[in-house]
Amino acid sequence: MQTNPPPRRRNAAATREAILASARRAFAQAGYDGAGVREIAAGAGVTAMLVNRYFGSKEQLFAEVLAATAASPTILTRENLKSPRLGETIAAMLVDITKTADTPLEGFLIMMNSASSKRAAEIGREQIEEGHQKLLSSALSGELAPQRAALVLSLVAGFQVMRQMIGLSALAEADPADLVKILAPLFQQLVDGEPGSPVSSPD
Amino acid sequence: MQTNPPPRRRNAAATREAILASARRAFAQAGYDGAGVREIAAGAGVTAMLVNRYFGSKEQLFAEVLAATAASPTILTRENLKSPRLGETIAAMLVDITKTADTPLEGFLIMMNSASSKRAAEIGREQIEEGHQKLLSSALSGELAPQRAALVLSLVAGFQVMRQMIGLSALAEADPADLVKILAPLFQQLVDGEPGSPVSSPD
DNA sequence: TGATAAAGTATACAGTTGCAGACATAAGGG
DNA sequence: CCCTTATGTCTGCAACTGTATACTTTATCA
Repeated sequence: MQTNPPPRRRNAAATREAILASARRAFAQAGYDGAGVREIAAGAGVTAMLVNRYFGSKEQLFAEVLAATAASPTILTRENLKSPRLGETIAAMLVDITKTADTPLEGFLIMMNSASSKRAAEIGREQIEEGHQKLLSSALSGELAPQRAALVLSLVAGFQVMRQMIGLSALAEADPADLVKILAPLFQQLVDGEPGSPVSSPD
Repeated sequence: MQTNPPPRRRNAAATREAILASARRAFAQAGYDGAGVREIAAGAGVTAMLVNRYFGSKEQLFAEVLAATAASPTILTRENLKSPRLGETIAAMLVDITKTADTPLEGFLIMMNSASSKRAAEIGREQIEEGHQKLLSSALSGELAPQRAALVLSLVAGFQVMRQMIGLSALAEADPADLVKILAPLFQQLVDGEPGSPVSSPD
């Protein structure tokens, strides 16, 4: 590890991390298009050119941010996947964690805010498919595991959007326990694949 | 009211409508920030200045688009709300309608794409709360009706985002019938409030 | 203590964006 | 018929974007 007790001398690694952190913040708040390179740089206390110098381009920076975010522990840890009450676990973490600032769910926020950008959506899709989607669907059993896994992610994303971004009062001001009570069976149903009482009658 | 059934070369009202329609298309596809005034104008066959001339500014145009979209029929018509199988109805319309261009869900797409813009999110929240949220939650019975209604909207939004914007292959390339099969019981459970087989054991 | 490469900055450029002012065109009334 | 006015366009501007080139500053090592 480098020695950097003083505010900040010249330290490439630390600067890189600072830019990465600033970028994550900015992307989470404004999305890919909304966050400017100069703004990101300012947040890290450097000039815009250093961003390109370290990451090549804004696009590559975005990819690295997503990759780093995906690498950090999320709701879907291997440990959690083994839980027999996975639905409740997901629901509880989703509802609870959402409130904190530096959250594993920041990646979802970034994605939601950046989804309008075609290129950013493409990058994010690969990250999600290689990360969460793959991990989760492989942990599920049943015929439509990929689809069910994708719907788990959809519900997580939608909840985040409505509660965090839109700020729907019914969610934002609700009792977390109530939300968990509603969400848990939903997730559980997706995870199990068989709700016990199918609605439509297949072939 | 003026009498001008034939498509006159110069027709203010028709031009205004054309701009509005083009704007709705553009906003649904690229979001508030992503859609340019020139692009919107071109879609209506006019120049950019006419947009500002008729609507004052891009922001006012956006507000009008949202207002008009909210006024148009959505999934949650009063007729649908009476269905005993509301869950399946919602799922079917969500999965099916998504593909079409001029969809009642266009409003949701606009919201999701524009949610990164603070002002746009604020406008959208009011629209949702005054429109869908209110309508749906009043049609539901049970203790946590507003929350359950909000979660219906969340799932709709998340599905839209993941399938349309992110383009998650598990959803985008899935058999629509399969998606409906999974989604229907989810929505039904939210609508009913009681899944029949509760997962967690409350007090 | 210098030399040298790394770390960071300044300037600039080509491309947008939303929007304003001056100009052109066509419709309708006297 | 011309003249007024609504309807629409052309040009341009100031601010912004991402990023390439050239420059300056600092750390490190002989």
